[in-house]
Amino acid sequence: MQPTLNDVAREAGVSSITVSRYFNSPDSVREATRVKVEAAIEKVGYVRNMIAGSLASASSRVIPVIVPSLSNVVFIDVIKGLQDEFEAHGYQLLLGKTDYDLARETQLIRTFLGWSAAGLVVTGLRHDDATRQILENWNQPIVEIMELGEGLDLNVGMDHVAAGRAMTEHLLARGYRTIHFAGAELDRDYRAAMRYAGHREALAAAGIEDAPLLDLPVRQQMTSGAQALERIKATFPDCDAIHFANDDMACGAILAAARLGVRIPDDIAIAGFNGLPIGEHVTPRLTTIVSPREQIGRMAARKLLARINGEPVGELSHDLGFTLRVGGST
Amino acid sequence: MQPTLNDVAREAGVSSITVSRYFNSPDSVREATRVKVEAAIEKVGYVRNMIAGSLASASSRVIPVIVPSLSNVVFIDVIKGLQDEFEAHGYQLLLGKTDYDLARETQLIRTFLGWSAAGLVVTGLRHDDATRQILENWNQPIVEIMELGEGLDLNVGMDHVAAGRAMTEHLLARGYRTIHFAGAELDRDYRAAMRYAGHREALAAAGIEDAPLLDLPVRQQMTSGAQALERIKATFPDCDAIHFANDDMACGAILAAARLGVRIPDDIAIAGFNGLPIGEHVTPRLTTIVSPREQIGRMAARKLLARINGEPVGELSHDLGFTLRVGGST
DNA sequence: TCGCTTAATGTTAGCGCTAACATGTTAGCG
DNA sequence: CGCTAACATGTTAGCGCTAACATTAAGCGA
Repeated sequence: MQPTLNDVAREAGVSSITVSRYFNSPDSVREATRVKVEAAIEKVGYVRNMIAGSLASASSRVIPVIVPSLSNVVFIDVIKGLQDEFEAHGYQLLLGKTDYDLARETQLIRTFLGWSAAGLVVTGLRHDDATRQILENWNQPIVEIMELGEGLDLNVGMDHVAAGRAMTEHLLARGYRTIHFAGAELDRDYRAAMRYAGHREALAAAGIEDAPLLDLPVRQQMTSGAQALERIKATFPDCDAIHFANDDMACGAILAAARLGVRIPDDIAIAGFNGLPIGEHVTPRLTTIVSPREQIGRMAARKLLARINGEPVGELSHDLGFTLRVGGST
Repeated sequence: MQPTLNDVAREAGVSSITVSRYFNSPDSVREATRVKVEAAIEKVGYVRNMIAGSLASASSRVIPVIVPSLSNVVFIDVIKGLQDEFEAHGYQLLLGKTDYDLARETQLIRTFLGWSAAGLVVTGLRHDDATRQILENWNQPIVEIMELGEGLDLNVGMDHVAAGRAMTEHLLARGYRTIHFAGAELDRDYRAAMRYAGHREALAAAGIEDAPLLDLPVRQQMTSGAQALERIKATFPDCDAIHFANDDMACGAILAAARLGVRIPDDIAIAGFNGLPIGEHVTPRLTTIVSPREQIGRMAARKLLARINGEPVGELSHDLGFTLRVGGST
């Protein structure tokens, strides 16, 4: 049996609430008492029972994080940012994955609320009615991450429409005119679809109404990219640029180009999205939009913790922006 | 205030323990009762309080997973495997990261034990004395993952020495004789150091006593790989193969080779480790060892869950092996 | 030294659930 | 129809901690 607060208290010759205070508000115990308590903790080998504490205080230092996928580097970086901040402040990250299924999201949230979570991080602004209803009645802070807009509570992300527009404006400025957009399962990856919307806006603003889209079934992203290049080259010989939904696909295309004898950017320009390291290592270097992934995680965690601690959080919606990184591929 | 079991019980006209049984051993409540309880749950909008349940039963459906890093794809794949299995069985994954610091590991484990965890997944077989002592006195199942050997309890992984040996044997079989090993911070990444040990064994078996090592400080893995190639090419012109500690470095080198005018494998052969997708997209394709990352996670979870449920787990130590994937780079 | 304020510690009750035991209820049999 | 076994449900107590209030000790100026 693990020793309890009472065991420590007996050993230290104080009451259990004093030991509890030693942990929860150390400033409220006298130096002499602190020393006694510390010695007792050491002696009996006490480990805090977080479960009991959470039950009594009706709040646990647990923060569920709900992401759609773990196969995607994007979310890994976000989780890293979140984890770093949470760990530094004594909070635990509880990981949930929806596989892009909104019903699954509802189910996960239900379960997580049963953990008396101190807050919640959830991906995206699109939710079930059920989820929305649960969360609206929940009075702990929530951060919706990745994109921007009218949300449930706090919101940290970037503007995907603007990112898509920025890239296409860049391509137009370089003189490309027949620009295809290539993605993988855009109905699922609706943030990529938002970038495609921005892409269309930029084309329309330049008087180009036709915005051809190649939406492939996702298998392995780099493979899809290679396939997209091949298919577009074969079917649309006058296409002069491909705006990919992400760097994996774009790099897959660049690497395939060498094998296919396609010159980049002379025969066709390639653009990506995310700013992954690999983009800097392919030849030519990939033109991409650097998304602030880890930063989103970090900022989301900070805002959430601030709200939990009753500190000011500033703007409810926080735009972390993006950077266009121009390589040789466009 | 959230509704409790009592609210459901009152609504259904049964006692609270019956509702508890509805959740924990559904087979022990009558069909008619089940229907009443379900209706009541729906009506009051009940959400289980896992905290209270865990306190009362002295065990929570939480499994802490301790990894050294989240920057490394390897662990992401492992986490994915674990997460999938846990989620399917109603267990929650609590994520901890040590940054390769054994003292941090001890601290994390201490905290996690306070969660009355049902089990524990921890990376590697090397631990603090403090960690070892805590875990030896803990009577819940533990899985140590990634490598093989004499462990605390269960163990799922692969033989890194054998993997290093296998790759170098392949290189020797191809006729390469002056083979350098290149890694990044091998003291920290001691599993890579084990592969280097296997590499040395293979060389020694072939009568080659000299096993040159380039151990770079880690920055970005692909960059380190490129740098390693450049440095070895400049300093050791007779080196005919580089055995890299991982695929990121190896691919960094392959991609840099094109820029540096180094022909692979004619001027120099390149080998990696992990079997990441990118290795299949570079030209020439990377020769590498495919590590069973997601499988390790999956199997670790299965064994742990089996042990938790009192089912047979089979062998304590489970070797998931590896595959040599030969590409054009060697 | 006294009386007062503030700091430090203690007492009591209860968070929401489940283990363990107790009781009631049903089905099956002679 | 009564008896028993097996099943279904209920009662009680308590998991280990903390909130809220109660009490005691310490500090300090006059």
